[in-house]
Amino acid sequence: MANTRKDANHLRDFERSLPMELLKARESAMARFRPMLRDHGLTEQQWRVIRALAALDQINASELARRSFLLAPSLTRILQYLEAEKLVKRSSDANDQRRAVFSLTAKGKKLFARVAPDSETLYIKIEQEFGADKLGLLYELLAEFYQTIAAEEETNISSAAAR
Amino acid sequence: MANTRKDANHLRDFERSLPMELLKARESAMARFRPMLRDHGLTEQQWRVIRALAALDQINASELARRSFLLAPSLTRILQYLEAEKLVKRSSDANDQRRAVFSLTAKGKKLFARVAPDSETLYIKIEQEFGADKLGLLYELLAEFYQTIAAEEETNISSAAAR
DNA sequence: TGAATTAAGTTAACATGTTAAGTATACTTC
DNA sequence: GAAGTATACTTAACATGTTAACTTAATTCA
Repeated sequence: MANTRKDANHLRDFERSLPMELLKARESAMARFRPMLRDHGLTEQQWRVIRALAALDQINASELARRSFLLAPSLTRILQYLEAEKLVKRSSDANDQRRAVFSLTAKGKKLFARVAPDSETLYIKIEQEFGADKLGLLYELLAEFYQTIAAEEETNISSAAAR
Repeated sequence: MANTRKDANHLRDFERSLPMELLKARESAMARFRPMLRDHGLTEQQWRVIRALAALDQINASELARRSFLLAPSLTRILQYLEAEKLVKRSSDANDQRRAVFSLTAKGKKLFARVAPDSETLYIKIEQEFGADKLGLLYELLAEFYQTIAAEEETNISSAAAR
C-alpha cells in the first residue's frame, strides 16, 4: 500500500512538470510546421527572424532578438546565414556605430510571401481542430502566465541588483 | 489607410504565433528553474532523465525517451554523460540484446533527493503567483491541445502510410 | 576631459535539437 | 532457415540553446 501510494505520487509529480507540458504542446504544433518550413529550406528560428523583419523592417539586432525571441548568440549566427543567402541585408546605424540594422532583401520578401500562406493554412487547421474558443483561452492564459512569471522574475532581479 | 491596416494585420499575425507564445511561457518558467539546476551541476534535460528514472527505475532507452520527452540522439548523449558521472548505470536486457536498461546509481539517487525539494519550492512559488486554479486550467488546456494536435498528426501519418 | 562604466554585438565552448545514415539484433515470411 | 524487414539504439553533421568572455562604441561622472 505504501509503495503504491509512493509510486503514484512520483508519477503525479513527474506529470505535473509545467515546462515539459508546455514543451509537449509546442512540439505537437511544431511537428506540423517544421516539415513545411523545411520544404522552403528554412528552420523554425530562421522563419521567426524573417517574420519579424516582414512585420517591421529596418530594426536593430537587439529589437530583432526581442521580437523573434532568440538569444543574441543564436541571432548572430542566424543573421550571418541569412545574409550569406542574401535574404537579409545589414546596414549600420549612423547615430550609433555599435548598432546593426537589418531588413529583408527582395529575395527575402519573396520567400516570406511564399511561406506565409502555407503557415497560415496550417495555423487555421490547428484552430479548427482544437477550437477557436479554446485556442483563444489558451492564448490568454499563456500571456497572463508569461506576464506574471517573467515580470516577477524581473522584480527579483531588480531587487537583487538594488541590494 | 490601407497601409495602416496591412501593418496592423502583420503585427497581429506575428503576435498570434502559438509556438512562440508556448515558448515564451515555457522560458519564463525555465528562467527560474535553470539557475537552480545549474547550482546542482545539471542541465534541464539531464534533470528530466534523472526525474524519469527516479519515478520508474530500470527502464529501457525508448521508454526513457518517451517519458523525458527527448529525441533518441539527445538521450544517447545525455546517458553517456550521466554514465560517465556515475549517476546512471546501464545494463542489458537478457531477452533482447538490442535494448539497454537504465537505473539511477546511489549517487544518482542522492542527487535527485537534493534537487527535488528545490524544484518543488520553485514550482510552489509559481503556483502561488499565477494561481492554482488558473494553473490547473492551463494544464488541462495544454493536455487537450497536445492530445488533439499530436493525435491528429498520428492519424495523418497513419493514413499516409496506409496509402 | 579622461577614466570608469555601460551597452551592443560577436566569438567561444559545450550541450541539446533535428534529420539522415549506420549497426546490430529480433522478427517475418516464403 | 535464409532473405527481407522491422526494431532499438548509435553516430554523424549541422543548427540552435546557454553561459561566459571579448571587442568596440557610447555614456557617465569625477
